[in-house]
Amino acid sequence: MLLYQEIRDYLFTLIAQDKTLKKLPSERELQEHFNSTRITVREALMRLEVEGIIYRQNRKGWFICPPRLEWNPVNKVNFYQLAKEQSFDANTRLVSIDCAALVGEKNQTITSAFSLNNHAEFYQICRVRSLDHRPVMVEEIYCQAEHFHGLAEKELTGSITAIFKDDYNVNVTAERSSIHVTALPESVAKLLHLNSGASCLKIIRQRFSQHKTLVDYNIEYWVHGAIEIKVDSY
Amino acid sequence: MLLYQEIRDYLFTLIAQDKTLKKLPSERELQEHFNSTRITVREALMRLEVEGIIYRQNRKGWFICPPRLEWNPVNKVNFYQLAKEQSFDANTRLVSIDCAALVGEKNQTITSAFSLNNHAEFYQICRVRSLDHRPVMVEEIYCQAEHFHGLAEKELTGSITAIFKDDYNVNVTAERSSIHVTALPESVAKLLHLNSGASCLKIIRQRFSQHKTLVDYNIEYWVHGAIEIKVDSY
DNA sequence: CAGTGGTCTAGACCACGAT
DNA sequence: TCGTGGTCTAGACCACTGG
Repeated sequence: MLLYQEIRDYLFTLIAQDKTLKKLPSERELQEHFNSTRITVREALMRLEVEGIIYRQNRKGWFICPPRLEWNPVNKVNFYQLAKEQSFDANTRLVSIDCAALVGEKNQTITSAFSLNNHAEFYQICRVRSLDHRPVMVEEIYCQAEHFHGLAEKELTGSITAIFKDDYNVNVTAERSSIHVTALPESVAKLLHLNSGASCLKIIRQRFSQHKTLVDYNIEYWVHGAIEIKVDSY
Repeated sequence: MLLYQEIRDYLFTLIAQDKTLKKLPSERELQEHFNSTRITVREALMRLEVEGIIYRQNRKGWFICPPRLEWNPVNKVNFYQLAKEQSFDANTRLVSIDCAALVGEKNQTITSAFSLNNHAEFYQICRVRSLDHRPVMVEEIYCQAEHFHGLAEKELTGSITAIFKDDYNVNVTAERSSIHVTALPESVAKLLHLNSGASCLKIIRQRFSQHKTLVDYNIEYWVHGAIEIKVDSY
């Protein structure tokens, strides 16, 4: 039996047995307990991290993942309602809203999704969403400035879809999502108080109006271990 | 700038610049190139692994991930058709088929999904699917033995859905999928020639017949970096 | 056989968090 | 200030792959 496997199994059992446990012993305590080194202890911890059982907060320690939020990308349910149904305390923090043209190679994808050139101005909204005071998702929203004058003055911690509908008469009627696994980029990790390089689900959503035009382009980074996707089809 | 970040960026550029590159330099070569240690080099490699850019084959080296298969869990398209549309060479290998009662705690979930007790017999099929000769998915299929007599004698490398329909007159009409990120279990990793602990997408699919009864229970492990999920909704 | 990654030891210094 | 994780060094032996 490999040593890091033994440590992993020990911690796994520890977590399974004590449902009230929130935080793991420190790396140095574990090192001593197993007469080993930090490298080996960390190997075990990183396995559990990939499994979505624990996560780390930068220099604070290793914590046990609470239950996941179940999310159906097909149902257009809003975040608060979904969280409430599953007994989570949901919260949204507006990080920034800017209005500018999109430059740079990365943004090229976005402007061309709107079939626009580099001069078009976009609102860029960045928000952090939390469940039970744990930040679990960072969202970047891009939409055309000319269609949403005054958006920056709205209350942007709730449903953007509702604002589009009520204040601008734009209905989101269709949506295309693309989902894959990747690592948290540095900037996103910082907002989540996590380490860059942690595994995450990146969801790109393009939402379309009743006129079939692209309303907004969203990039969501979900903390690995905080979400479970459910899809029904008939 | 952190050293492992530098190494990561160096490799990232290397991969971006040479699209024909299949395999990375060895860990010891990189260690020498950067005047560093294997631990640090491996830190960089593991970041790229989490990002889904490279993967490793047990003791063979680090390889660059080919393009991902785009998959829509809502469309009931079969694997070969999907692969062909995206110019992949698809293949399925039957690993095992058994017929037995399901015992053990892990299997409890499965029997109860069928609303059956521990004595009910199930066919258990295990298959490995490859794209362009790279194993990318392990699939475990469970279905009630009494409904599919003689299943073990069928050709099981193609579409199971087609066999259900053509040979047993059972049509899959609805499906419920649950998707989350986790680590490859040891047994699955071995079948994929990968290391246990690598990040993967675990997809659990429950498929229902025209009579609303559960036809089969599938567990799929997709190699991280081999799949991208696309969902449309209206 | 030589070369690869897999695992492990025994340290070190640093930045940041909690107090 | 002290404890935490974050990063890094400089080795070691082993199991397995490939020629």
